[in-house]
Amino acid sequence: MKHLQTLKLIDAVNKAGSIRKAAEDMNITSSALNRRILGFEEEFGAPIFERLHGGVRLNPAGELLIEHIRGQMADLERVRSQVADLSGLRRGHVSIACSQALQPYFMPAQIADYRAEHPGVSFSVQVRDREAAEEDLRAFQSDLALVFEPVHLGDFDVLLSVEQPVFAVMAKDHALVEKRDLRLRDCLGFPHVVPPKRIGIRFLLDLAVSRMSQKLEPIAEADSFEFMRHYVQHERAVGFQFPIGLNLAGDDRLVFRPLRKSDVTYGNLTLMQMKGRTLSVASARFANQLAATLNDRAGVQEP
Amino acid sequence: MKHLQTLKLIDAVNKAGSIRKAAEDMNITSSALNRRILGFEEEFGAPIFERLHGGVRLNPAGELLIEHIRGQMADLERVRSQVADLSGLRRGHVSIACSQALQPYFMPAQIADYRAEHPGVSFSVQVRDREAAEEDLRAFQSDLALVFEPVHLGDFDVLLSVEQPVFAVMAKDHALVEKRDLRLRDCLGFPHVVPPKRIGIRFLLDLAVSRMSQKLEPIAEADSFEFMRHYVQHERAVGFQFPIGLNLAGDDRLVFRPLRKSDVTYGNLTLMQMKGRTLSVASARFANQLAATLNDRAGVQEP
DNA sequence: CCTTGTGCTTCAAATTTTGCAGCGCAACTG
DNA sequence: CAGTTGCGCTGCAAAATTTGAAGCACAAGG
Repeated sequence: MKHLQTLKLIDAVNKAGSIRKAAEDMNITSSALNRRILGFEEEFGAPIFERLHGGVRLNPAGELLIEHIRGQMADLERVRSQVADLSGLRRGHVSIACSQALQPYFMPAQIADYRAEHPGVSFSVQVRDREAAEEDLRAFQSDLALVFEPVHLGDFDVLLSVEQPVFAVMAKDHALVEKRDLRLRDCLGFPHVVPPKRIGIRFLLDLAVSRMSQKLEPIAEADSFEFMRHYVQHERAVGFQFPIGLNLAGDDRLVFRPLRKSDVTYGNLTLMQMKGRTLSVASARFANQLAATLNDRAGVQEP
Repeated sequence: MKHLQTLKLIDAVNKAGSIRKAAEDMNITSSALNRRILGFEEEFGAPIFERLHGGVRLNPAGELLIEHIRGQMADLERVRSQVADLSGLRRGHVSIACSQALQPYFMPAQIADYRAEHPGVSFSVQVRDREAAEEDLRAFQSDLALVFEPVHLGDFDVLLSVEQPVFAVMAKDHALVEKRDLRLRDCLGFPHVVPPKRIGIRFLLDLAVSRMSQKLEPIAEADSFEFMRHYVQHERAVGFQFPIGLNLAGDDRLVFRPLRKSDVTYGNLTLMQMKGRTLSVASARFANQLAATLNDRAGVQEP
């Protein structure tokens, strides 16, 4: 809080017992701090520190003042706390519809982060494909939607959109693991598992093969990424997933390899809300957090 | 005081109702003021103004904040006053809201007495009915309030409360002058002048007549006791006033007679301050003086 | 007598704040 | 329905303020 800076500095000087020490504590120069003290004493109308050899000490006026300062800070905290309560930052509920890929790692971590700061806020997380998520927004059944490749962008406010490459998922001992630069064509040469058409990643795959001579010939079409991840360990098959749904840090049975952007267009992970709607404080904040995290990550994840 | 500048500006915006008007009042540009407000809201963590067509208004968070601001400024003043006191300067300012009845005799005498000892202290005296006086205390616009029959006692600290009988006021040659033991019923038989409902004495009169068969049928309802005192010299009417507002020692045109306590309840002249607030040295001393004087007088004035 | 640590000062550089002008918006007004 | 008014807000350059680096005088301790 800026307007309390001088008061905080006075407090620091009081605690440190000398201006130079306090200056170090507060990461400013002693000259700057000294001048702030002098300036304050001037406008206050009386000195508040006794200068003695080896440091300073509060004089009676300073004692009176420091008490005021502490009371003031405490009272401001009280006000902020009350405001936080009444603005619904602390209490509230966030309802979000999001892709399956976000369920294992991303959403749990995000929600835990948020709740660490605001334990009074509760969450509903709905797994929805892109079309269903939009329906949820329209019906006001979810405040937010975070999905890949949304369908009807026009009806919603896009809070953020980041690109995610499509990754091939395979067993650790798969033949393709050796390839540095993985092409879609290579994958399709092996048995592959893909999601149904309503899922964003399938949309991108369909788009990709439509530009190629080859065709998608899945040995299995499955709703569940979980199914896919386990299946590729049984048969030497290939699956597909966005990195946000993968534990890139390390998986002892699976290997993930990004596909070229020129082969398969990057997916757009998009955070949306109903057009023009004003979200609750908790939802808005959570949306901000998501946006910040995704923006930070965007650069890192690009292969 | 520099570190309070932003807070003062917020207060100004609140009072003016628009940023541009407030900017003019405070002699800065609206753009500068606007950015300070925005900056403050950001570091505060929540908006404090609602923006509406034609201006701004405090939102609930802002209301909370403005109360904090006022308390803070008042408290800083107190600290400065205490500091001035311990440095032997004995300067200061006392701001008091009080009933009209105290204006002609009581307050001037009290203030003159105080200033005889402490010539460095200045005064603001606000004429306020009982409700308005309490508003002043709440807004930290007055340090003290001295009024009859306060309304919301719970919100304030009562420093003193003394009873005052209601007196009838009439011309020296009025028929009622002869009566030793004056009843309210007698007065109501004559044309009478009463104050409006927000004034304490009217409250007592209304209470009294509600227990009687007779009714209050004032020929004039007037804000000003001055008006009443002069009017009763023109028509043979009766007015009402507390003794503290009368020159009991002698008036060559008017006569004052107390009404029975059983007819009209005594009024409570009450000295109050904002609950929990620590007053400046000057205000606290002046309050002490008032309390002492009123306590001394209490016995004397009872009829 | 020198070293150490203090508060304080000087002056240019860095940072912040301000004023000006103008934009877009909503509500009046003729 | 065009025109005006008053509002909050913003980009940008100028002005004002604050800062940092260096150094001074002073007092205490070895």
